[in-house]
Amino acid sequence: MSATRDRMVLAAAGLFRDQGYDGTGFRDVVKAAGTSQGVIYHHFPGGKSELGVAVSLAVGEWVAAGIEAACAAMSPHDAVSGVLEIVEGNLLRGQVRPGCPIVAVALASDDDSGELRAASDVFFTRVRVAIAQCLVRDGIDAGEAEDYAALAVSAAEGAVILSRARRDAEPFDATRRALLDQLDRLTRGRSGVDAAP
Amino acid sequence: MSATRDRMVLAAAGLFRDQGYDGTGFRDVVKAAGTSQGVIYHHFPGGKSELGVAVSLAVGEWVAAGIEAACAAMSPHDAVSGVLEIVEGNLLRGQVRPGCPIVAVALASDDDSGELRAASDVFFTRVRVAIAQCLVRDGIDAGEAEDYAALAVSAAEGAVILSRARRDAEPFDATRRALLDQLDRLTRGRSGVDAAP
DNA sequence: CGCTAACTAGTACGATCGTCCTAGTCAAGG
DNA sequence: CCTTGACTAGGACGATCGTACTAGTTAGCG
Repeated sequence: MSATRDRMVLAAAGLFRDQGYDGTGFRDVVKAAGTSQGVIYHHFPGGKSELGVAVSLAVGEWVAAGIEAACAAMSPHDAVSGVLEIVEGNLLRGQVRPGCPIVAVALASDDDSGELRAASDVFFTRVRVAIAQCLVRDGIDAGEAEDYAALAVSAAEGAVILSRARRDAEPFDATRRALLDQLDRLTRGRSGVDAAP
Repeated sequence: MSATRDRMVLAAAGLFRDQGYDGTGFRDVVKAAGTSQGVIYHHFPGGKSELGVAVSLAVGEWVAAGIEAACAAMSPHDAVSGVLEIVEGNLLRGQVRPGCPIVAVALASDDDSGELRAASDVFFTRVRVAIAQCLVRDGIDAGEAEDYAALAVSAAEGAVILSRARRDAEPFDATRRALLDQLDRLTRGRSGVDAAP
């Protein structure tokens, strides 16, 4: 694809994360990307919605691939812990208003066709599947693994919001501890009769 | 307080939940509340920000009081389960675009002073404390109780977003099962058995 | 070299945003 | 009765929104 288009998607992802989808105008995007307004209809004939979908798919592809790689390469605990540490690193990086661009797309107010919600759902589902497969591979019951994966994704996204509200990583920290604690309990009780007292 | 002001806050809460803070204009609020634009500066001299804070405080007071009552009156499992069922009931009530008005306030894009984030943080913290106290009263270690409370609030808010993206309660359902499963494990392991690594 | 197609730059338009102002309404006290 | 203060109704302002259009520039191929 065009390098200009890629710059726009990347810039939009950062702006969506900081200001939300509704709070970000096309003019902000073209300014941040260093282009001009005319490129919009060349690269995104569908307008702002198409940009939102492109952001969701591009960021989702990037993040989900990383999570899938982590889940495939290491134990569930290390994978979940590692991913959460990266997320927390972004929170602490001095970002004034941390957030998730895909959540921003999911919460867009002018999504009449539902394409923005659908695009963000693809990401959420993909991450859930990756985590669940990692747990199943480790010997955890499939149903419990899928429920835990949903919990992990929900909790991570929610914890980012709580930490943003407080301007502090403490809510994310507490959530991460509980999430890993739950994971350890699941791992210990895997394959039927290995349960701790 | 004025009944007109209360109507405005209530209407704004519903609009924030459905369309977000940025996606809701003052004109939408006055139309939904059945008033006119002039009331704004009488009731909310601080403008839209003050309305957002009022929504967060009013809804937060209402919801948090209910959660506190549930946590004080029943077992942790019943309290958490009951609250999550009410939330899920709202999801299934045919609401086209369910969400949380307090999350909407927390994600406002024009919150330069931080008052909107602060107001939403009050709610999140209050609910976390209520849940944690309920668990401690049931004999669970204080640190684990606080972490679980953070997990529960984060997961509930995140799960609402995931379900909204999918237009289906399945993500919320899965998250709720994992959350209650974790709670049961905590309850079962209380008074002594610690799972620290 | 010259032509063509792809891409970029900048501006213009109607709608809507938050904000603000000035009449109009109504109940209570002198 | 009339005045006064709290409140309501509705319109007007500049700014910005998403969208759309027309020039100007660049690259590739006969």
